[in-house]
Parts: sequence; structure tokens; C-alpha cells
Amino acid sequence: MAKNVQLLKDGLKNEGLRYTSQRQIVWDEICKTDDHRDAEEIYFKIKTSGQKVSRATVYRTIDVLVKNNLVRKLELGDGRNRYENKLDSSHHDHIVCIQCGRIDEFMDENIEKLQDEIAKKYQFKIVRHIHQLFGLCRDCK
Amino acid sequence: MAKNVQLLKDGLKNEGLRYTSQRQIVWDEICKTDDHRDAEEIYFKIKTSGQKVSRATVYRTIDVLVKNNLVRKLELGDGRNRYENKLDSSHHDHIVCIQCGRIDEFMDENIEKLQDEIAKKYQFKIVRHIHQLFGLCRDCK
DNA sequence: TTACTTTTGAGACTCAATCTCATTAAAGGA
DNA sequence: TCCTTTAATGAGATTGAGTCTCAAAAGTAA
Repeated sequence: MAKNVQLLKDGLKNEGLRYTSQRQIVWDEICKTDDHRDAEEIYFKIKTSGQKVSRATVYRTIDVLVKNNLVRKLELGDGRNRYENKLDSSHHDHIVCIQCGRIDEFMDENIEKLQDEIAKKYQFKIVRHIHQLFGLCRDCK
Repeated sequence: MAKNVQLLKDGLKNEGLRYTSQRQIVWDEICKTDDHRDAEEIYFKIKTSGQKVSRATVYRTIDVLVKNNLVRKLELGDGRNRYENKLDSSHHDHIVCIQCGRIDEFMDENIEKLQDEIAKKYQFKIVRHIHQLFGLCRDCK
């Protein structure tokens, strides 16, 4: 856990931002699980644990963490962004069950390469991508 | 244009829904361009053309068209859904410029195949997917 | 410790989208 | 054509995720 404190402090310092207890609390909460949670879930988890961080600060801190590459933002297109910590996870995309909400992670080196080729063909400089498969998982189909 | 009337009537009939002038107006507007527009743009375009369709009906009609496979919903993760008609377009995904908003379309048979393999591996039955590349287009980089 | 600047919290606000419910209008008989 | 039934519409209220405001609180550097 000391590792997480240092990661956060370094990330903030790089951006010229201050280290605060609220930012630590939000970062700790996000590190606690490998789930894909939305901002409200994270906010309420902190709130019910008795710690005091305002909703605005939770949202603002998540943005800071995303910009500093400590957290990844997941846009599933349902109006709520999800977040996952990038503690020890390599790049991956998501396969989502539309019935039960289960989210698995996948990674395919070949798809990544093909994407690069497409970018070249269209003369785009890619900075990020979204690749999500939606369907029924083994338990729901 | 008569073709579009019939497409709409058939689609509605299949679902046991009624054919109305408002639904025709919305469908016509979406067919007018191959842009990727949001619901508000479509609503205002209809409004300023002097035709009377309420916002609620525009949103409701777009949903009907999406469900009946006449229109495709595009979720770019910025809080506004975009829509494009599926009049004569085959399947494709999107490559989006984060600077100027330009949206190009791409299609790669190999990526589609790899997706199918991933679905098999994770035992998912895929019903749809989102694949979007975000970056800077040739004019913005 | 001071002086300066950033961060925080509470609640107002935004904006896309949805909902409510009284009114209007299709569609299928008779 | 005229009913009758049921779905669709419109106006405006509501929702919900997320953002903004601004006074107060708390880092930071000297």
C-alpha cells in the first residue's frame, strides 16, 4: 500500500499538483478492487466507510488519476463511465455481458497491429481506442 | 424517396407499430445526409424546417428506428449519441478526430474474424460491438 | 509564520434523455 | 362512413451523471 502512496505522490508532483488526503482516499478506494465501477459507486463506498470526501472531489480526483495514467476510464455507452486501476494491468479491451453486466478483459496483439495499419491508411495519429464486444456470457446465453 | 416510405412502413408493421407523419419526418431527416448527428441536431433541423415534431417524439422515433435496424446508434462516449441511416451502408466502425470531430469509417474483415475467435474463447454470444479509434486526423496532427 | 495558491465542500446548475398524462390520431371493424 | 379501441404525440416536468461556483480550508515555499 505504501507503493500506492508513492505512485500517487509522484503522479501529482509530475503535474505540479498537491498531495491531499482526499486524493489518497479516492485512489485507495479505486485500488481496492479490480472491478469496473462508476464514480457514484466509488463515492458511496467512500462515504459509507465513514471517510469524508465530497462528490465533486471524487469526480475531480478521478479525472486527475485518469489524466495521470493511474486509472483507466471505460466508456460503455450507457451514460455512466466506469473506472479501473492500472496498478499492474497491461493493455486490454472488454467483453461485456448485456444480461448480467459481467465484464471480462481480452487482448489480441493481431487486432492491435491491424488497428495501427488502419490508422496509417487513414493518416490518423491514434491516441486511444475503444474496443468492446457486447453479448451474452456463458451463464446467460 | 418512395423507397424510404416503404422501408419505414414495413419496419413499423413488423413491430405492430403505427405509421405516422411524425415518424416519416424523422426518418426522412435522418436519410437526408450520411453524417453522424445527435438527436438534438436532428430535432432542430426538423424544427427550423418548419415541420412540427416534438423533442420527445424525435427521441422516441429514433429509438424505434434503431430497434428496427433502419438507423445505427453511435456511442462516442462524450455523452451524446450520434445516429446514421443504414440505407445502403454495410457494416463499418469509426475513426474519430479528437480535434476537429471528423469521423471516417473503416472496415477490416480480419478484425471481425479475430473478434469472433475472442467471443468463442470467452464463450460469449456477441450481439454487437463498438470499435472506435480516436486520434488526430491528417489535417490536425 | 507568513504569504500565496491550490483544493475542497455544499449545493446550484447543465444537458441529454426520459417520463407523465391529457389530447390527438391511426387502424380495424360494423 | 362512423365508431371504438389503442397507440402516438406534445408540452413540460423530471431524472441522473457530471460540472461549476465561490467562500473556506489546507498545502507549499520562503
